Amino acid sequence: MTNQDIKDASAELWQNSIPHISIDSVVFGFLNNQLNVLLLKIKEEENWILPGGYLQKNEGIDDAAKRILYERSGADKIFLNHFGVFGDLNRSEGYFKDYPDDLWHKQRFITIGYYALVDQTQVNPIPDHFTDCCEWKPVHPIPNMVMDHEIIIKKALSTLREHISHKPIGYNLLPEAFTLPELQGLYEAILGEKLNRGNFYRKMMRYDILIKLDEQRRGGAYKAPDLYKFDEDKYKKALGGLNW
Amino acid sequence: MTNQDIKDASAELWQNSIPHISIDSVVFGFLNNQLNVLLLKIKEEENWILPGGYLQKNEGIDDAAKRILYERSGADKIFLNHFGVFGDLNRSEGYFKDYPDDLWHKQRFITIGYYALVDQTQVNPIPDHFTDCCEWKPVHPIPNMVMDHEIIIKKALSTLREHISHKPIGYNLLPEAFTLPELQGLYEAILGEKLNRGNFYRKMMRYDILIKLDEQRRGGAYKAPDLYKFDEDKYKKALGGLNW
DNA sequence: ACAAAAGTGTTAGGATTACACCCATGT
DNA sequence: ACATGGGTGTAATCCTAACACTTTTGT
Repeated sequence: MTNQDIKDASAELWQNSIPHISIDSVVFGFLNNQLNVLLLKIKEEENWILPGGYLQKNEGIDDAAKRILYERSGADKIFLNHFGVFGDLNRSEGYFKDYPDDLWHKQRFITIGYYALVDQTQVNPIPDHFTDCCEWKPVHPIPNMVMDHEIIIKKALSTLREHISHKPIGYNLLPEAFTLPELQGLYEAILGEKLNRGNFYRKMMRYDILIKLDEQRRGGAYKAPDLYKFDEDKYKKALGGLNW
Repeated sequence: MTNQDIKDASAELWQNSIPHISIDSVVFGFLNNQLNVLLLKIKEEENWILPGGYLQKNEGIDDAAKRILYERSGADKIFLNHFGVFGDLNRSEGYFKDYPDDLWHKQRFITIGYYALVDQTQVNPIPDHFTDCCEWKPVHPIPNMVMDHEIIIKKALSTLREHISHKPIGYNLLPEAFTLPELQGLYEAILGEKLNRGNFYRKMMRYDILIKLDEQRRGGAYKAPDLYKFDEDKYKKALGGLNW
């Protein structure tokens, strides 16, 4: 990334985006029984940063959040929910300090936080030419983050935990077909505690949002677990007001 | 409000405030066993509007919400919580359409929603020279509102209901001293349903946040009810992460 | 054979709900 | 006296947690 690159980007952003507002997403994925977050690393910067972007002049904020995530991950079937706004003074100070004052990135930003749940197996992180890398990192422990991004992740996680305890979850976080032990592992990863298998089984059955498929997951050791998918209609109904 | 007035205000706002961002507050008050919202009416406009304002360049968003509310109501001991962001396109279109395009108010705004709980007996609504009147209106039914302000109120109320069901409430909404039937009336007004008196009594005692005073509320018919105040420390602890 | 998966039974505890009773007390 | 407020008792219900037992089934 050259000095000129960033100045070009700045000019384009002033042209098309709404100033002072940014959108940052905490994107949760789930793989190998572990809860992960999608993080970026800016070139020449040692700390991690949340994937984010700006609101275009002709765009609603939910749409912007979706677009940004799509650009970054290729995922378009996304559960996205707003969970907070972060607008303290000086939250973005210090970065770009060597650049001219009219640089887009040097503005004061109020950032709108979304958390997203995606099927990690379907997502290919896409770095752009400002970012060194774009990676799934485990949620525990949270790596060193830029600015207030660690606080943002924590708030996102606590919001997610609240949702999970009285709404179903899993759609968009799991592949189309999944097993009950996998779903339980997801709950355990989010809540950070072991759950009782029998009780979990009954809880899911009571939700009445699962459809058992005719196949099993072959190839593992021991007994092949049954595969399920979500009943979209019932799932949506159970979700109530939340987006998805 | 003359044409010149609004142009002057516009110039001053461009100078001191961050563009495109507004803050709207849904201010709940409680009086005569009824839940009310503080609403404004703009001159020459027939629908009601939420009290709101703009974020100054040197100000955090929570601070701005507090300042705006203080300017409008004189209240400074306020329970304030963020509950959402409203950033659809065209949400503020149509107003000020006869004014020049560089008018502050004609921008596209993303509004940050706060809900507030105040002691209505301590608040004197303060209209400014843009507003005809500033009044407490009952929450049911919500009067005709400008733009998406009805949606904002509904979201605020549902957030408040969620909070009330697992956090204590009442401080900032009731006078310093209050009776249990008054507190119960507040809960009933927010939740929109009658509660059982005996169970409510025990629930409050279990919270362990009330201090019984030595006086009673005199002057009513029949038996004088006991007066209570909140135990600030225990109340704060029970609130957990919420502001107040 | 083994270990995981599936399905079910049971029990204890906690919280909530609904009623009901008794006493106290201003007007 | 009377209607409200204060305080308590209790039974029914629901949900959750904890544990245990059985059966099924790929490797």
